[in-house]
Amino acid sequence: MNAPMPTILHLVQSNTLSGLVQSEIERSILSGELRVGERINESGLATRFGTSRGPVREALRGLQECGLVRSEKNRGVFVREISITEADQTYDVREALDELIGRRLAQSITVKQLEALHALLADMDAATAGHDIARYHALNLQFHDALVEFVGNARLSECYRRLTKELLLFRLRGLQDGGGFGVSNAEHKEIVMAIASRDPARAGATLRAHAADSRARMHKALDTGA
Amino acid sequence: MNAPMPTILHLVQSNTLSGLVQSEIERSILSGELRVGERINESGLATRFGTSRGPVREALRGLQECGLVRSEKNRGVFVREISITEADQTYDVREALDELIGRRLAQSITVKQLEALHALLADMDAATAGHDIARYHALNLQFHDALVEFVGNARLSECYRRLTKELLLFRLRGLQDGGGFGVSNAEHKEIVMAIASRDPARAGATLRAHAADSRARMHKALDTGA
DNA sequence: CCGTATTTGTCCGTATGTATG
DNA sequence: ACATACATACGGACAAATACG
Repeated sequence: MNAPMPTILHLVQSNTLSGLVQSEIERSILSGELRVGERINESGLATRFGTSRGPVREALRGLQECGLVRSEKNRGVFVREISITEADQTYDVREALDELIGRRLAQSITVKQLEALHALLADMDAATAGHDIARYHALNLQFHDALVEFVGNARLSECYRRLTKELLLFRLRGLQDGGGFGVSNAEHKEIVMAIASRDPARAGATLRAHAADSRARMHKALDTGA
Repeated sequence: MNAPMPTILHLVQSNTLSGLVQSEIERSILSGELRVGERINESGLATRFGTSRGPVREALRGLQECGLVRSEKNRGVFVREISITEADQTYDVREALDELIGRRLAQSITVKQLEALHALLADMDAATAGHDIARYHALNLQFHDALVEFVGNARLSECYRRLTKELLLFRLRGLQDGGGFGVSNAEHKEIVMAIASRDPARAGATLRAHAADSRARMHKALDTGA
């Protein structure tokens, strides 16, 4: 389990030092290593990475624009804490984008892409059977990432990933997982079927419904758990 | 009437030096002062702003994440040039978000907000009558910015503004304005009416159609102009 | 309330890589 | 192809602001 891990979402463009630092800090945040609300120490990270503070500062500025950290003048940068209201708003946007994703995929999906999706479904089934919740979680992210990627719209991917990261950050805040574990796996199959039917309206509605259900699960978990 | 000035979209978070520098560079880009594709000279900007290169570098990193510039290792950062394909993809997302905006506004719009929109419509009429294309352009941005702001969804506003900036950048590339000048003013009135009717489906469809028309105007301008 | 320590904000110097004659 | 000039990438140091005792 040393592994480079299911490095959740690594697409931080560059081979420059500050780019690498940004990837690493992002990973630290999304993995929960840096707790939400916690202040981030520039010097600490710099020494930890063996660099000077310059690249760290640039990386943090990037993450700020990315929405993963917030910054207070002369006080430092903090891991951003997403409120329930903000998560709700994020879901609002995500539903709209998910519908778009579904509509587009129904028009453009290839057999090869469908095979990839089916493979992911099988993996998720296996994870569910084995009660490997961590793996299911990673696969769930991969599944939705694949969907948006298959659309072939870079702008859409960018927006969607940003929202995904924010929701991931929100889940770290509390203890509940809006994923719903095995529950959402059935929905995933419906999604793939709807896309395979090549009916844009149906695929769009199915994906939107999945996002809505995910939101509902979040609320339910909040009511019961918190 | 006196107007808050042409400062197109200033919401660049901070009072820190690098924040100010970022705002200024962004303004320079969006105003066309820095031409698309042009390489940005760090030292040049630093001396121009009377700062060192540190804040400039941080600002550029922020603008990179923001999508306004791209960076090549050991070569520098360049003002990003949006291709027609990318603009098209951006419109795809924008249409989806515009529909969301319309649906939400139909549910939540207040009389005070409607008054503000009507005031903007009047201003745009005046600009059209006076053939003040620059002012119409600014008001057009204000109008759509007001719409998304009235939804009260920060995440949505953020995504939408990002797309708007990209499309603005695209228009700077060529010479055509996808705004359509007076043509789109009639559509703006339809939008406000649809929202005032408090029918989510109608408002959503109207706003989506407006975005689609804007995209169509862009293509038409490209076919004839370029 | 004041002094000290830590951290951030900024600046400058050096090395490395790229473009040009 | 080589050498020169220039810009970026990074590291280190100083000053200001904040937090703590």
